[in-house]
Amino acid sequence: MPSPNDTSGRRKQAALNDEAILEAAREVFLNDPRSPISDVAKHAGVGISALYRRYPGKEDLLRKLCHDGLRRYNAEAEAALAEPDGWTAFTGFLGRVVDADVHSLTVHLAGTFTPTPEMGADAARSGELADALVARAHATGRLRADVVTQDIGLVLESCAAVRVPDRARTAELRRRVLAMLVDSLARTGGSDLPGPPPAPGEFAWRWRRA
Amino acid sequence: MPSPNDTSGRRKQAALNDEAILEAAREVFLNDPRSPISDVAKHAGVGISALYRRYPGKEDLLRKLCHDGLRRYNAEAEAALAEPDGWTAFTGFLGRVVDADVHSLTVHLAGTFTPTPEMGADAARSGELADALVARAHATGRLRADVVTQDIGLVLESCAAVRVPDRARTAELRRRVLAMLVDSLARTGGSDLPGPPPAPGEFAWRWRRA
DNA sequence: GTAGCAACGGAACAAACCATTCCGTTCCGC
DNA sequence: GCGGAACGGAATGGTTTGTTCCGTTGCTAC
Repeated sequence: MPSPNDTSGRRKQAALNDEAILEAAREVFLNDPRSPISDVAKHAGVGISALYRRYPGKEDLLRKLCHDGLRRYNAEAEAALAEPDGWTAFTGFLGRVVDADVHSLTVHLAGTFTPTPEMGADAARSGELADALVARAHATGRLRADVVTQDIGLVLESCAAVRVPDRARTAELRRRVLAMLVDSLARTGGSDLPGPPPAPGEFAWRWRRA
Repeated sequence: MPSPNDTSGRRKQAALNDEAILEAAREVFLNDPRSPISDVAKHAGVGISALYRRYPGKEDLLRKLCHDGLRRYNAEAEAALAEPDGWTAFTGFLGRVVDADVHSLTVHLAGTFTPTPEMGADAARSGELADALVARAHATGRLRADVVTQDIGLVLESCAAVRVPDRARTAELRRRVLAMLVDSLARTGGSDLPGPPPAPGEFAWRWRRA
């Protein structure tokens, strides 16, 4: 009589599938949120019913993916705020978020489902955390004066746009772009950045249902 | 007996529609290349038949849009090469290409149609022109040493990723990102950019038929 | 050892979507 | 005025895709 927390056999297999499905869903839906759900199943190497056993419908899967991304973002931000140096916290945060492709998860998928109130709360918290991160970076004096919190969105968006078929290579190229951007954010002496800076809520339109 | 080059009446209206349709197609397909063709008609304020009178099918419209973008890119590059100063040529080129949203046109649409041989030739020419632009920028000594031609693709991709509902505002925000990136490209003293630089042809996969 | 059921694969179904065609209408050009 | 270029938009037919259904498998519990 194996325990409920099996480490092999049928239960174990099911647990593996849980992860395989989420992994496949990330892969497929980040590439194109409008992909058929059958592609996810194929990618995960399971049948369609394995998917429907876990999620009531496509939208629920999308929503979970996105919400997970949002939570990850907040977790990274909180971890970064624990860092003593404000500049390291700021740049480290950006790097980890870019590596985890969290921005695609939250932004690319937005609008493909109706959000829950809880997601709204988490999104609001994201804003606060980002504000804190930027404020602390400014306090170190190493962050360009005319950079605002919303510039983070601009930076992450730019990095997430880089994409090649190979995942590891994508990460490398994104790091290259991020390095350029951070390099520029660190210039405290140069000329001002052009245009009105991005305003709070200026990217919120994405969350409107498609 | 009005001349063939009418400036009013039916002919004129048709000519206006020509432009309205192209304009609408850019707007709609850049937002999502998989949009139904009826959306383009709606955006242009014409019926569907006005579209099919001009293009044999959806793919032809997509192809024209993309090819026009490619030609515009080459035209801008050639114009820039006429500029005496290599650095101004380089940065001016980037700015104009970003403003015209040419990168989305060529890259975002790639893979939605089967390319013509002529497009292949134009694409090859793009590569040569970009090489020349980068070489001249390097010659001025103002371009960071470890920047390669393909970094242009990275930069344009990053800028094109920025998007808000309002077109003029989108342009402003893209300019802001471009300013950051160019700012970094101009740093001749700092630390090296990470990772192997993008290789020639590394972005060619996009052109594979979807 | 074996009955029972959790988990599954994938065919089947119905609804939605969409490129393209078709036809009746309008009104400019001659 | 008449012929036809240009058009609006409904109709069509094929494809795509979310979801359901059913038969099978092989652990699990006793």
